[in-house]
Amino acid sequence: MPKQPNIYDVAVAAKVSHQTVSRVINHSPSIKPETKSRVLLAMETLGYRPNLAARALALSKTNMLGILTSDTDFTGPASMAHHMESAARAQGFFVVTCGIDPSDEKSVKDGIEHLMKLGIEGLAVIAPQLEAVEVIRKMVGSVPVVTLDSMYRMDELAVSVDNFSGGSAATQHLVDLGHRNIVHISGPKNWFESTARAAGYTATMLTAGLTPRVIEGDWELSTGHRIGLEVNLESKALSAFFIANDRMAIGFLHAMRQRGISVPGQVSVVGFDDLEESGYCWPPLTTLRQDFKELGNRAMSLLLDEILGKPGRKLDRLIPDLVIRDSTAAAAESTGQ
Amino acid sequence: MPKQPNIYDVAVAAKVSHQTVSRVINHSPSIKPETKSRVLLAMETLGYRPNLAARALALSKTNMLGILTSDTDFTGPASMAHHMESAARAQGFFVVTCGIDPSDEKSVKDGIEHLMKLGIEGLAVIAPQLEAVEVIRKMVGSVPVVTLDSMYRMDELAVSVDNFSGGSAATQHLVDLGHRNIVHISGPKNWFESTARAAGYTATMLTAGLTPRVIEGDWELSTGHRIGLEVNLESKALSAFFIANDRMAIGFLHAMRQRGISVPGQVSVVGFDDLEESGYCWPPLTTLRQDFKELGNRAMSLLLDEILGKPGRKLDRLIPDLVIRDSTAAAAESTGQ
DNA sequence: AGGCTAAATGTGACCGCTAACATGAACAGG
DNA sequence: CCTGTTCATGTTAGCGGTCACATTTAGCCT
Repeated sequence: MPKQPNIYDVAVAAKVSHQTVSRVINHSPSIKPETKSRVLLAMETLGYRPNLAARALALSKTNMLGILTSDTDFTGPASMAHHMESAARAQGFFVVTCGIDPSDEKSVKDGIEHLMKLGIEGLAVIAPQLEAVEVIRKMVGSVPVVTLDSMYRMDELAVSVDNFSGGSAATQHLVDLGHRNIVHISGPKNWFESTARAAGYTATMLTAGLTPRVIEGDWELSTGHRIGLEVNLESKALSAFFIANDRMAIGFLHAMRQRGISVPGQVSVVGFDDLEESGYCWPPLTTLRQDFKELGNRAMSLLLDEILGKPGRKLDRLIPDLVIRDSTAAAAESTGQ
Repeated sequence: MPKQPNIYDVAVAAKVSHQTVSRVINHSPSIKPETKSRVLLAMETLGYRPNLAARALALSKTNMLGILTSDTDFTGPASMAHHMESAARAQGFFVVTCGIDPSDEKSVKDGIEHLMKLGIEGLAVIAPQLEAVEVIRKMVGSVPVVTLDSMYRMDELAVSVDNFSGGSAATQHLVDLGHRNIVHISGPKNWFESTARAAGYTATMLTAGLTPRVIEGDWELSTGHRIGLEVNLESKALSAFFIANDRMAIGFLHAMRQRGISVPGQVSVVGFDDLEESGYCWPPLTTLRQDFKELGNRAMSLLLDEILGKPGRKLDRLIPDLVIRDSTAAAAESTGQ
């Protein structure tokens, strides 16, 4: 295969110096239109493509961004990553993704090391566990890092969903419907989203003079299902569940159907995320919508502003919307209908 | 910020020449252990990190791979991309993803151009539309391309699910249960997966002496739902649907519930994909499982073999598994129960 | 026409790394 | 003790761009 042409080849073909070619590439203003078109023609005929490695070397600027994403196929992270990539590309940046297992410190470190070798100029982290974030911030040196829906600190770039207010809204909705015994099925304790949602739940329960009760889950569909099968619904007029994500909620609803318990007749259920499926399950799930696209876009915008030295805010917070569907209804008086 | 150290800095610190440092980096055999550890120490204390742009320039080898993925947040593509990335990283390659809208030729071209500028050494395409693939193969020159579950040709790298046999198995399952009027709700015509599944369906229907009938869908949940609401179930003892993906099937099941039509009592439904939710919808969906992880791994393995010059096969095909759940049952005699 | 300024283009060095070749030290055999 | 090998290391050039600066050309005024 014949080697790729470089600026010198183009220069010869266009009868100009290599620097002139470089000027054309970089849209330098002081170049005669006539020369410019001659160079452009030469580039076209030779099939010239600038070598980004060479440019990166000369400028010490790689135009690369990294996305560190947790090791799952959940739609949330995938969607955020996807939209971040689009936003970055629009600004001429390349996005290198790197999947990690956030519970394994070695995996996290290897992932970062991998990205740092590349010379990334910014990093987005979609790994919403408390531990991982600290490790990451230490390793990247002066590379800006934006976290998505994760650690929440005033001094760092972060876009997050206001999980506290989401948890609170979910709970308040159930309280408003007259429910008294509301149980929260949470995510794992070491996820920031999880603790914030639980905190919103707890605060709202206490404010309403109710007793919070939390069952720890792990985001998994199968776990929601299992808890749904096991939970004791006889003892004390248990009438509502706020479940920390839709996947567990979908599993939970399935368990209710299997047990012949009517939702929302006997039990009301609120989820969190608003997956597409949530509107089509049985019954359609009341939930809190997270706008992953918006989250991804804002995160990338924060990161790019930081890289390009624009001032701007460092924190951004999205409020999830309560989407009321059929899985919640007013509580029956004292005992179930 | 102090500039990143380079090999010369390390060389000075270790009192060797820069080339010796380079040799240590590249694990050259002829280096005295004593010298090597001295260099290693110097690198450690200076916090040296090799500059990949410089290496790429010197070697004309970027170690970059591209993934072109269609513009959706479906779990299939996300999962495949994710597993391809892991496999590539294990071999020291970097993966740059690029989301495109495969129905928009400009978007496809821009995406490829973006990746080609980087100097990718291989490309994986997860954009299962007929048109896109041809455009892509033309643009990449001699860069190897692997397609996932897409165009299927004997002369190119490709991993695909045997959609024909999947469509056939789904249909045969319904035929075996005694259904006579089986309708297929397909994906869009310009997707290869779509036409292959439909072909499997049609062939099996004809073999069984039945009349195929296809309604064209578009993969969307909402479309499955809409078709489910609109479809005429009275006229001719319509008793079974083979739906080209689980998302549409989930929407369809929802419509059946809303219309009070019992599944599988009156109508049997088979999907395709085996999403996690499919096992937890109502009723749990009979479907064909696609192993996205395996698909991603095999695709990357094919691509890397090609890049690294190993011989090996060029085509790989996975057979989807029929997963029988509760949404299918034997047909009632003549008219519905 | 001469002289001055601005616009357009050319020249050389350098970014950090590796390949190819050159050199030096250590050691063997005669 | 000298030469021929081998091993370990050093030296130089070049990958394909960009920058800083040098040079040429063009435009304008007097």
